[in-house]
Amino acid sequence: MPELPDVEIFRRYLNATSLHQEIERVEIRRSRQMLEGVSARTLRTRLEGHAFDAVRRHGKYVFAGLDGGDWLVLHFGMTGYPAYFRDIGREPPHARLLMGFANGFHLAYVSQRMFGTISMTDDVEGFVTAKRLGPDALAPDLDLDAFRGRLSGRRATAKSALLNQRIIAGIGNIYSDEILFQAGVHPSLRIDRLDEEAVRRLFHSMKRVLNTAIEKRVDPDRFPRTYIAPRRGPGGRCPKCGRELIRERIAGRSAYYCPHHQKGRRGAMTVRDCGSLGSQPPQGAA
DNA sequence: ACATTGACCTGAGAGC
DNA sequence: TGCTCTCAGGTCAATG
Repeated sequence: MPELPDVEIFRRYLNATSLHQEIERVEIRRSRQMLEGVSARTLRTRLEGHAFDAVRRHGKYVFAGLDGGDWLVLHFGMTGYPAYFRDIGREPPHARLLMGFANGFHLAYVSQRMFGTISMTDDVEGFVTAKRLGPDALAPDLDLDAFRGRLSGRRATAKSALLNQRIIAGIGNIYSDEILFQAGVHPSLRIDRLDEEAVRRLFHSMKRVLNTAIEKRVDPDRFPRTYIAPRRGPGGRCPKCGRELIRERIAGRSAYYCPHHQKGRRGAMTVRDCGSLGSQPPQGAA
C-alpha cells in the first residue's frame, strides 16, 4: 500500500512532527524480522541522545537524518506507517520501533504485516545505489528523455516495468494501474512494443497521477472522478465508459484495467477514440 | 542480463 | 463453531 505518494505524505508528517527533539528512549520489537543490516543495540545507541534534523525520500524509502550524520531508513512494506502521539496509552498496535522524545511525545513505526524494514546508513546516495534503485519517479531530472532511456531495451510488460524499482523507484500496484489507465496502455503490453506516443503518455500520466495523489493526500475519495483507484474491487466500473473493470493477474499482482480504454496485446496502440485520456486539466482549487 | 514466480508475514473473509 | 483456503502486496532469492 505505501507507494510513492503515501511515503511522501509520511515524509511530510515526520518533517512536521519529529524534528529537533532529543530522542530519549528507544524500544525495538521483533528486531529479527524488522531490522536489516543493523543490530538493535547499534540502532538504539545511534538514536538515543540525538535528534532528527531532516527527512528525505527516495521511491518508497524514507530517510530521517540525525544530527550526528546517520540516517534512519524506513521502508513501510505494505501495511506500515509512522504515528506521532503523546499519551503512551494511545500507542497503536503493531508498533515495531518506538521512540520517546524529550517533549513527552512519541514516534512509532507501525507495521502489522512486517514486510517493511528498518535500517541505518551514513550515506543516502550510497544506500540507494546499493539497493540498485532507479531514479525517483518524481525526480525533476527524470524527464521524458530519461524516462525513455530507462525503459529502452526492456521486454517486460508495461505493468511489471512500472513496478520494477530498479527502472524507476516509487510506483506500486495501485498507482501502476492508475498510470496505465490514464495513459490508455494495456497492462500486459510489452514495453518495447509501445510507440513513441504511448511512452509519452505513460510518462506524463506517471508524473500527473503521482502528483495528484499527493495533492489529494492519498485519499481516494478526493481523487478526480476519472480515476479507477477508488473502483478497484468486485463490480468496479470504468469511470469513463461504465464498463466493468477487468481484474487479471499480471506480473504476479492483481491488475485492474478497462478493456475498452486499454486495448492491446498486439503491438503499439493508439487511442484516438479517447481524446481526453491522460490529459485532464488539474482538478480542484486550493 | 533479463523476466517471471514463489516465499516471506499477518489478518480478514469466504466456503464447507 | 472451527477449520482451511485465498487474498492483500513490496521485495528478493530462485528459477527459466
